[in-house]
Amino acid sequence: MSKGTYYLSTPIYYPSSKLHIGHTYTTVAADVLARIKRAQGYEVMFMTGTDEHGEKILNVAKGKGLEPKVYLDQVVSEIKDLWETMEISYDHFIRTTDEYHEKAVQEIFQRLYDKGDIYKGEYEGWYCTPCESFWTESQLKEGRCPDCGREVDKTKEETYFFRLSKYQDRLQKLLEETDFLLPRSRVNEMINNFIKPGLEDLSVSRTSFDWGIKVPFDDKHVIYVWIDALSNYITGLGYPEDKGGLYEKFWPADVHFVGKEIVRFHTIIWPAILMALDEPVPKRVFGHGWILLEGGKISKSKGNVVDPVVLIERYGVDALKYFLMREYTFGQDGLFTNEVLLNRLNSDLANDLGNLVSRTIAMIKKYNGGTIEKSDFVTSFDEGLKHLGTGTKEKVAAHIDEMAFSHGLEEIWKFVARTNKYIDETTPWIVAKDESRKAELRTILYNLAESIRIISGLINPFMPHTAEKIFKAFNMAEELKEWDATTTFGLLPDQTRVNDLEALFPRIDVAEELKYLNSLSQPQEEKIEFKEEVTIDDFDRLDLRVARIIGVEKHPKADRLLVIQLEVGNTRRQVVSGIAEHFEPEALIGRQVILVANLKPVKLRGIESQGMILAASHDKALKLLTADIESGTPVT
RNA sequence: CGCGGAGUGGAGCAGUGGCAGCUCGUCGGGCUCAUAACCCGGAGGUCGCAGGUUCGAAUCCUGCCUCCGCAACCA
Repeated sequence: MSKGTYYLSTPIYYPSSKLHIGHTYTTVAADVLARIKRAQGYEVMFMTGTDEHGEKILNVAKGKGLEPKVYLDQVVSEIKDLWETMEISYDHFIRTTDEYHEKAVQEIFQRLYDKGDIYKGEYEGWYCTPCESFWTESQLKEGRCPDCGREVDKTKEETYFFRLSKYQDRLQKLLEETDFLLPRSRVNEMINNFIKPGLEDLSVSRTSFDWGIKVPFDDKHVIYVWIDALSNYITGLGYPEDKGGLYEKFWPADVHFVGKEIVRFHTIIWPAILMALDEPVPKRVFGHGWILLEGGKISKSKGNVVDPVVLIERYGVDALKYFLMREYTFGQDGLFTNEVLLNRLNSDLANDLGNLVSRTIAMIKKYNGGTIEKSDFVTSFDEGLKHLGTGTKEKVAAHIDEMAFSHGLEEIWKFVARTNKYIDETTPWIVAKDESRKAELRTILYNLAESIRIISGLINPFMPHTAEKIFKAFNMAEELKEWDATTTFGLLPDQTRVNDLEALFPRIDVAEELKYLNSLSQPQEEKIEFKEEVTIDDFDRLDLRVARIIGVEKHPKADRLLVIQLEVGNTRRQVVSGIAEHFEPEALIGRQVILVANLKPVKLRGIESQGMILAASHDKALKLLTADIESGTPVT
């Protein structure tokens, strides 16, 4: 009895580096939703995949000395392994290098071209040679370079454009008048930043690299990421070839999950492409927040403690999933620290849930020979317990429909706490001492077992692995495991045998564990990959000189730049350097640094830079290379 | 005046017009079935600041302060 269909997706990830906890976050959320929708009787299509074209992939592969496809196959298989470990129940994994996708993208491009929504044009603009800057017509100031005020030259590059501007009004309506984009707070950002200033037609092809899908009628060009990647959501359903099949069934998508950094592409470019194709737009795009590490957003150099694989190895898949879904408000940013993680796991999983299951099973064995028995006795606490338990499913479902995963789990944990409390209220250890209260004892133990059965059904979409362990411990028949079975109290049959169960979530010694985790993140060294070999002649082309800093001021138009005056022997140089975050201007005066003296001068935010100062940086630290010797001395 | 987000008890957060809430921590008590866990109670907040709207504001409006992210930029 299908309630209809439900199509949801994660973004397709760009495999230029390892996946981190942020990717895991999106994917776990999508998985939870998929599982709940399936449990509710929907026919679900859950899609994820990888975005495999573009210059960066090409470079990364080259850097490793691999053909792009070889590199990609390797990374994709790692990603699939991770999803398998995490029991991510995707229905389809799309790769943009899949043949059917490439063909479909070409077909889409062709259709848009035939329709006139893609046209060949020139990336036309104005080039200021001294500034090495490219300006559009509208950026010019009185026909001159807005930075230096000099003459500019007209320049062109051939490209194909998509008529994004044509859909401006429809997009604005879509964003402002519907719940297409959630959370609502992100709508302003889109309207103010992109719609209001006016949409410009979008360049959708490139001639500067060739790792991509060729424009079908012009093989000098490859199709750029917009059309290639975004269209995965429909090509994965067989569009346009097999429009009558999965596409007909599942499109438009019920929700695309995306991180906030790619909201723009999904709520402006993607719907416009669909409008141009005369296809419906997705029902909803949800832009979730980021998990931030102490001191900023996720970065590779922060160490591998936030490598999901490490966390899974130590605490288990379900613990990680629970943490991600419980700790953070899905629409907003949240802070990750090891301590937050460990405390959450201990208090909710080990203390509340794990211990509840463990003490219940222990009592059933100790007081009733390992068997659950029904009895007619009713304690005065039963009603409250049953009422809360059987009402929880609806509350959870309502929160999940709002993508409030955290609140959903919170509801379940209210019932976990209620069940723990029931033990204190009914004091089975006292009742057990009195042979005449046998019926009462049976009722208490039965109700505890039954409450745990309901809990296991409710956590199943979030933590399938843990749910399964509990199912087994209570020898539950299939129909007792179902989502809908959580609204009925009293389904466990009389005389059910209970099996031993090892601790679901062993309590973690936080202090010890923190020490361990911190030790992991310290010596984390990335494998050094050296650049291509050069000859002594190549090196000789650089003119490195010792230079003395004689004046420093902040760049008036850029936060991170300093304008530095140097004395090189008896000449003077001005260099603009991106070190403003590391030094106070006064502190630099008098220092002797190494200057690349024959670097072609460029303008940076309007100020000429005649060279480059050498520095080494690691994480947040940055040190200048210095030499305590006469200024002007060549470095060899 | 580039754009956006945030500021709520010691910490982390929820809460968009109606008695200020959750988790952790802390203090006190209970219990001993259990993974030193569970249960009860207490302390702790001028909800960034100032003004306004309203019978009523953490919530709406205006201004300001602080922090963060994006963009720009990093030769």
